[in-house]
Amino acid sequence: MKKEDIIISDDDCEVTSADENISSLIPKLPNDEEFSLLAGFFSVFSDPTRLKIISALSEKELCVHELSSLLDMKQPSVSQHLKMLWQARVVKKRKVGLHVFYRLDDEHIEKIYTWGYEHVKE
Amino acid sequence: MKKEDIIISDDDCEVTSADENISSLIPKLPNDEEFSLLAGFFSVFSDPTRLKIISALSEKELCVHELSSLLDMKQPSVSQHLKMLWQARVVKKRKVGLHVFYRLDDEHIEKIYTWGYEHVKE
DNA sequence: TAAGTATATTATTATATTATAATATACTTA
DNA sequence: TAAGTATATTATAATATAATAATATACTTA
Repeated sequence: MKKEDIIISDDDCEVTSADENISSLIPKLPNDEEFSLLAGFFSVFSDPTRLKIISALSEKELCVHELSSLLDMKQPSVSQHLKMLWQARVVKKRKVGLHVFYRLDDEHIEKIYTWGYEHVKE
Repeated sequence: MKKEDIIISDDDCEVTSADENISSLIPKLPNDEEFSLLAGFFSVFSDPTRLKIISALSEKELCVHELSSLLDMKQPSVSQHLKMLWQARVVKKRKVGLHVFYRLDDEHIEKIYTWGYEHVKE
């Protein structure tokens, strides 16, 4: 046991090596690929424009044109964000004539959004 | 009512203007500053390294040195991520001698993480 | 008080993300 | 089939983010 691995003990921790302490942890964690996938999923929530889309869609189904108008952004930008949201299965879409209407994929999405919002508002 | 605002009707939607349809929505949405804050909060979850930290801390409290060892990353990188996590109130910290131990801030954090994980695993 | 250790900060470089403009596609209808 | 409209894609420039190296800080103890 190397000297630099010693951890000062306190009420909760015994003197042990850092390597020993974390080695038991490693098998409990997801693998690197899963962390990357999950990071990609949350990155969809990490942009104000996409959150505004999510927030709006939590109220009602909307088409690209309406979202573009609501966000006051060019349509290609909105489509790009919607593509990300759709690929991450955050939104579903359906075509009606020339229009594509988007809505939230499931109630988990709204809960993640809402809890994040509550956390930030505290 | 401008011609380009007409929406083709279907089972769920009446013919109306896009502006009319979204104007009722606007007062229900958070303001731009709140969306930016929320985006900042979720951006903390949008990196595999930070998710691994969150995942590990959901199992047990760990110090910087242990996290650095677990992640196989330089200590300054880990500190930088921990700073982000702490500023977003995702983790709490406490000092014990020379060590700073980190743990998740509250159970909301773990739920947001877990729901994201479940969504991605589907 | 000087040396050692754990953690934090800063500067730099490489990479990723965003908004826009230009263009393409798909569909509708005259 | 040609024109018009809604949406999608691509290229580009500006900005943001991440990992590392170098350095600084805070604390402990000899």
